[in-house]
Amino acid sequence: MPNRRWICHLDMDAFYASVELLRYPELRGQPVVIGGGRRHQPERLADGTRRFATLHSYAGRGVVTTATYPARDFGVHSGMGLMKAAALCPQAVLLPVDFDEYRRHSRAFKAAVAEIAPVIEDRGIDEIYIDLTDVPGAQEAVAHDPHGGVRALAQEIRTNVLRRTGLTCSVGVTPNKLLSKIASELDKPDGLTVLTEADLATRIWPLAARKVNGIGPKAADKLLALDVHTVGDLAARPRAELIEAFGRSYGAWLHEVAHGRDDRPVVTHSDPVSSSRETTFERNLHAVRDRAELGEILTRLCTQVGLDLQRKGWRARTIGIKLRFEDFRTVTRDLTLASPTADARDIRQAAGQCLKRVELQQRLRLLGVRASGLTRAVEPLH
DNA sequence: TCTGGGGTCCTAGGACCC
DNA sequence: TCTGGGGTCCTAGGACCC
Repeated sequence: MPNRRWICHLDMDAFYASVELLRYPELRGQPVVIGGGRRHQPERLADGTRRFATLHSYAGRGVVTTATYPARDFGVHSGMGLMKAAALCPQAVLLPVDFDEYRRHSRAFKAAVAEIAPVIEDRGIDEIYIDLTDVPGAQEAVAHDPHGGVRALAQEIRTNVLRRTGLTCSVGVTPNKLLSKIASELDKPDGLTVLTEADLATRIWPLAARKVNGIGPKAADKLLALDVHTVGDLAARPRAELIEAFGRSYGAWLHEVAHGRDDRPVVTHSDPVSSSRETTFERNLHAVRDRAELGEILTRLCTQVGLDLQRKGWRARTIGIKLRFEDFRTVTRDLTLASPTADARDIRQAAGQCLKRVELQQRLRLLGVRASGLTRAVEPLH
C-alpha cells in the first residue's frame, strides 16, 4: 500500500542557543543557558575577548528558555527556574534572550526550506511542518523508491538549511503530522527519521504516551493512574474505555493517535486570534500599597498591546486582563467593546474596568493584557 | 531553589433570540 | 400558561504547545 501523503516535521536543534553560538563561537562545547532579563549582556574587554555572565551569580525569577546540549547533560532543561539551573550547573554561561536575532534566523531557515518545498505550516519560531507530497520532481523519485526518494528530499532540505543558516535541524518524515512530530525527536540533534504505518508497533508504541503532541502533564498523569505508560498501552485500550475516562472528544482522539491516525492538513496560512503582553514583577506587588506602580505597569502593557495591533494592522473587540497572585492562582477578566479598537487609551479604559471586577486580597506576581476578537484594521474615513 | 511570555483550542454556563 | 429546542454571543478557566 503506498502512502497517500508524505509530511515532514522539521525542528531546529536548541534553536536560541545555536543562534547565540553563531555569534559567540568561543562558547561551542560549553554549557550555555539562554534566559532571564537583560542584565547579563556579555562584556567586551580591552583585549577584544568577551566576558560572559555565569549562572552562579544569578538571582531572580527567570526560567531557562533554551539550554545547549552540554548544559542539558547537567539536567538543565527548558522551563526550569534559573535558580535551580544554577544549582545544577553554576559554571554555565548565561545569555539574555534576543528575539529579534532569533526571528531573523527563523525567517532564513524557513526561506531555505521554501526553496525546495513551498508548502509550509509555521509552528512558531523554530519548527515547521512541510507537505512533501506534491514537491515538484519529488513524485517520480518517490514513485520509484518511496523510502529512498523521500529521504533524499528531506536530506536536501536539511543540507540547504545548514548551508543558508549554519544551523542544524532534526527532521521526521511520515504519512501525517502526528507521526512526523514524534519522528523528528527520535534522532535529535541533527537527525533524519523516515517512518511508515508499518513502523508503528516497533518505533512508536514503545514510547511514553507523553511524547504525543497533545498529551500534556495532566493527561499523562491520568493515563498513568490507568496503568497506561506507553503509546502501545494506549493502543491496547478499547475506545469506549478511553471515552469513559476522558470524555467523548479527547477520548476518541487518544484512541486515534495511539493507532497513528491523523488527517490534519498542513495549513499554510492562519489569521491571529489574539495578541497579548504580560509581565512578572521582580517582587510581588500589593494592590493598595503599590497601586501607583501597578497602574503604570497596566498602562505600559496596554500601550504595547495597542502598538502591536497597529503595527500588525489589527483591531480588537475584546480586551482582557490576566492576574497571577503570589500563590500562583490565575484569574482573567474580559470585556467586549461596542466597536473594535487599537487605541491604547480605549484598551487602558477597558482593562481598568476589568480590574475593578477582581478581588485584590493577595499580592500579585504577574499582570497581563490581552486583545482578542481581532478584525483587520480598515482605512479611517476622513 | 518555586515556576517566563506568547499563543491556540476546548468546555461550560448564562443571556438572549427565534 | 407551560413546555421545548436550537443557535450564537459573552465570560472564565484550564490544558497544552513553543
